Amino acid sequence: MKKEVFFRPSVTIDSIVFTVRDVNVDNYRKLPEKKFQVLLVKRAGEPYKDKWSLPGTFVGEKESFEEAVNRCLEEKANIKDIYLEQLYSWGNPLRDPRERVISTSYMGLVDSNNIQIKAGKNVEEIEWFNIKLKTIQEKRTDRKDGYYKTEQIEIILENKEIVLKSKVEVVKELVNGNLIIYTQILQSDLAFDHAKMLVYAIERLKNKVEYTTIAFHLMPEKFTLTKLQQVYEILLDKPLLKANFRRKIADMVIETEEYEENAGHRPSKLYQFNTHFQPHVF
Amino acid sequence: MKKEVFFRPSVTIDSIVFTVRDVNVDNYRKLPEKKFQVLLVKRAGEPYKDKWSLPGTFVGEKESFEEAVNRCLEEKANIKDIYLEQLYSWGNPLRDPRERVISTSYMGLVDSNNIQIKAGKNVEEIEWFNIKLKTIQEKRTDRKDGYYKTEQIEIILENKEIVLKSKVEVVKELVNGNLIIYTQILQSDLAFDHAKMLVYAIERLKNKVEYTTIAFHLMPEKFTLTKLQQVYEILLDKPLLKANFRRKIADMVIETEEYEENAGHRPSKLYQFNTHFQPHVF
DNA sequence: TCAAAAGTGTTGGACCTACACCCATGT
DNA sequence: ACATGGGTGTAGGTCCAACACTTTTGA
Repeated sequence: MKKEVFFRPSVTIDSIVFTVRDVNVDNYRKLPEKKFQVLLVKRAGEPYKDKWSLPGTFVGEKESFEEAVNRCLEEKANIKDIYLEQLYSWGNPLRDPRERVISTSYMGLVDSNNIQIKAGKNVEEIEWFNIKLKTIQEKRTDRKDGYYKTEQIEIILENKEIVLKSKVEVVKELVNGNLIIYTQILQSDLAFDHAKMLVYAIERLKNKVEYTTIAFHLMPEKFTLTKLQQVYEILLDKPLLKANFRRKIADMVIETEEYEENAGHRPSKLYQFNTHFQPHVF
Repeated sequence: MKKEVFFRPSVTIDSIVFTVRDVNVDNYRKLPEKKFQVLLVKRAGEPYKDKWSLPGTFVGEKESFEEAVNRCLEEKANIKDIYLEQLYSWGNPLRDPRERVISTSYMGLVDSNNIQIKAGKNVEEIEWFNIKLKTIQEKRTDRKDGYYKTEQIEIILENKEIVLKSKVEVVKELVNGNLIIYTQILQSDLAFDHAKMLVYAIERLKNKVEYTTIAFHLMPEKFTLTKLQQVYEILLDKPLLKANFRRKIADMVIETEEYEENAGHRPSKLYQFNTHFQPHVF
């Protein structure tokens, strides 16, 4: 580390904010349908002007990453005080068309229904988009003491008539005992390499739901067990049996004395997160 | 994103390379003792001249993070082609005494005994240090709908007569449903914030051993099940029962026709990693 | 009355824990 | 012969999936 002049890139953060929200209710008896959504902004400036992208910003000179993410979300979306977790730093030299920019992505989770987003600084529009992920191709080639595996994933993001499609290829390679993973964007309606970031974040979230208590960050303070189950179901992408689910999460929640009323059926007890439950963090 | 002049920090990578290595054998019958170790270099230049630190380097202008880590390890330590995984990016504005430097840390894992390290560029010395972690204090304060938890961790790194001690405090805070984690160095014999990076890496590795196949990256191509068990035991920091361990990892390995000989006891079969086993990745 | 969801109980099987025991080797 | 590790079997308990069933509400 001599007193040389080293290369200095620009540094940004990008935030991938997820939520699970109620959509239309067709029947006074039925529970509202839930959708897994991500927050996108329509870019007001170059590059990628008028493209939808993850909310991001340059990191200020005296600002930590966390401060930059919080500022970004407040300035651009009017969101404050949400759960945030650093995910990954993207350092590919060619990821920004202008010049080299490295970006650290953060995942944010917000409680379903009481947040009001508002387009802010450098933002033309801001919206929640429904997320659909599909594996459209999987190939595996075995080699001597290893393998080469590719998986093509299609991401469809929808908000009313707006449909954004992206296709990403994840390559996992085992070369003399060492696993190498890299991702490639085949096609994307999103700005920059945001399709990659999104796929990474979704995989991580889905994965962590299984062995941590991260899903509670998507819930309001008090919630019914059925709503919690719906959140798990939408993230794990499979139906769960009620009795079994309740036994599984029994230690993670505490019942309150309150009930949810005015549904067309038996009122359900409201629960809270049990802060004494010892969760995994990673 | 206007055409403004944005702040540009220097960017580095730091590598935390772990291994589990055999140390002295006292008895021709007994298996060698294993030690969990990390690779450190003694800095040749300022700042922190003559301090031990994690091997790191500035990221070149046309270089990805992975390329920088590989170059760093080859230049400084003569290590090539090892398993690497990005862990975390450290962006605290004050983490480098000279000027703002952000650093992305990578964890590296190498097979126990057939690697030969060699001090290289900007390195005075290079050594494997035994790792001992101890939780020396744990406090929890409950608050309305949340808590405040601190954990003090002592890290002792040893190589012959050299003993490096560090003390780190991890704070976990639950504030209106959102978990915030931050770490603070109370005292450290290591350069920069490397004590933090090390604690983070150790926790992540220990955690991943439980639900992924990451430990196999610490093994040679062919190994005995007892040696694999020893690696698990040292990382999980608890003894395991042989019969149960073997049933647990049965699907992850394939037996070969080879045997380990010349021990003072019954020869053990050599196994390989089963590349068809579907592991978790995160 | 009844559709919808709330909430609980049961049963068989899979898996995990702890322990016991026998086998093969080099000196 | 024997210390040492290699290797396997089993009994008991826990956990989990699948299913069945009862309860409570608002219109």
